[in-house]
Amino acid sequence: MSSESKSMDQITALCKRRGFVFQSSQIYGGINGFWDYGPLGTELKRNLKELWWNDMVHRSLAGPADRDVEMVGLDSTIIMNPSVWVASGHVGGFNDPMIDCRESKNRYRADHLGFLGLKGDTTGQIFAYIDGDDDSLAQARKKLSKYVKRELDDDEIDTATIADISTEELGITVGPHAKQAGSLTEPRQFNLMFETFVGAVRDEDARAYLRPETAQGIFANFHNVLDSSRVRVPFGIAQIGKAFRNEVTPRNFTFRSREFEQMEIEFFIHPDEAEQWYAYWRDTRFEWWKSIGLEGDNLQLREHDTSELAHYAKEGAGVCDIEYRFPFTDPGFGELEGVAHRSNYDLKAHADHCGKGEKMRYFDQERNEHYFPHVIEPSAGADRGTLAVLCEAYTPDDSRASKVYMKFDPRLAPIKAAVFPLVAKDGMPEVAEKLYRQLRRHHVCQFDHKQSIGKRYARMDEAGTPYCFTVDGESLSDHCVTVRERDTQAQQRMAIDQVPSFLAEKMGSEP
RNA sequence: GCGGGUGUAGCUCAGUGGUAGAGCGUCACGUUGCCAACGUGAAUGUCGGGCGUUCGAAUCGCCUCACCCGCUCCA
Repeated sequence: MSSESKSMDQITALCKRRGFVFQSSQIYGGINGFWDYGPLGTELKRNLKELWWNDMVHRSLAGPADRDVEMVGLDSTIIMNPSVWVASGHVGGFNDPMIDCRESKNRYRADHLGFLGLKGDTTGQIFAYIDGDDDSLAQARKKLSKYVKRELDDDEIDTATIADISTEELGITVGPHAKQAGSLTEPRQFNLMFETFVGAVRDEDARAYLRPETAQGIFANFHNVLDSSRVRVPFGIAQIGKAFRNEVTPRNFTFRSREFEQMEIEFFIHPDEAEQWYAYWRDTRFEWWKSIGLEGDNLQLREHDTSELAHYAKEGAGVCDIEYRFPFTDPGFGELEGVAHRSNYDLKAHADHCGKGEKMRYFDQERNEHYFPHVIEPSAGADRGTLAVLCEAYTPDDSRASKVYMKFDPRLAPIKAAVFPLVAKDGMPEVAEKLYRQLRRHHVCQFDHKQSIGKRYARMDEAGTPYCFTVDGESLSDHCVTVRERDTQAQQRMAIDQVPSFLAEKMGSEP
């Protein structure tokens, strides 16, 4: 089904009603950019992350040239030595306060603005100009002269920088491209990193950051892993963990959240093999998303143009996004995962900043060569993946009681099976509960004997439970139950003792 | 950040200055023999929040928060 016929409002409502996703701190009015997972959503997201971990780290992946892909895991901290973020380029380059002009819609770096005013006058207008731009300065002087209605000598004019300008003064300031006073906003920090302070004393030395990506924890631990795990290039380090970005505009449900979870791999390679491994990971990751049920037109692979490449990937083998057509992006797409050749930018940056330099190079025994390995980075969003799965699974169906069902891949389904007595009497509950207890040892299951059978099926449809087993009056004598399949609503009778192996097979696991 | 819209029960919504409502869902009991059946009953509200106007505010004003849409932004 195309996403046009699915409404995000309806999906959001179901997420709340059935306990997939709640707004964070909802009883206090919520908080912009933060979302919680309820009981079903938690299971769903865990299943997604576990599939990723199993498929990428635990199970053997056949790499290029029929070599098994070597992969190990890592769990690094959210708060790291702030130097990490200096080295990575996250501090510094993106830390400049910006001022917007509401009138002219221009945006200025605050430290690039100069301010002119009549000496001694604290109530008149102030005129801003762009520092170093003579035209802009001349214009500001002209505007000031016009305002005081006479020509001014240099020593009658006060000049100031943003540091000297108070909020009140900004309120009477005319922007460089504006006519009216008061159109400039307060200087705003555009650094997307969350800050915190480590230790009880809140001084500048204690400043630290919540990581904006899990990747740097991997780079910072590259040598630890190398020295402790007998891995050799090419190999990968995988990590799942929270990351934090102070997004300017959180939007679209959980899609752009300020706190989110990443599933990242940094795959370390010799530079000569970059193209081969880039292509490998691009295709492997694309196929993985397909394998969990995002097949069809709603999933696409998009190679980036060179113009949109990040600073660390300008001259690499390539960057691509794996994108999903969400109802709120339709007909466009939203990014689920980026696969990037990050060159050796990060390893080199950390080697430089920690002071060890060339000594941090990797020694390749086979090639008898010292070098900084390049990386291919498949970086996926766990929350975005979960959201895509929710959107894809959402299937309106007027013919059934619930009017909608969640068509999850059985491996992702929060509840794998439900067991019902057809009627809560005549020994049926006892038989059903016994089966339930047996299935529960290996699968997340539910037992429900309340209300009508139709209502119970309907509830399981909305939870996306793929199979329901119903014990009826005959079950006591023929030792069979009816299995009801979520997607087709088809029913089939089978022996009770066949149920565990049936379910195990459907879940793709050993019984 | 800018502009527009919305906010009342778990969900969908009615309620334009005078007692806080409906449908669905939830729960209990009875009934029920395969798809939200039926009957009876029950619980559930900071009317997003604060301040104000008023004898009286879900309703009017101001501020604020959240969500949605369009711009902007997204290393």
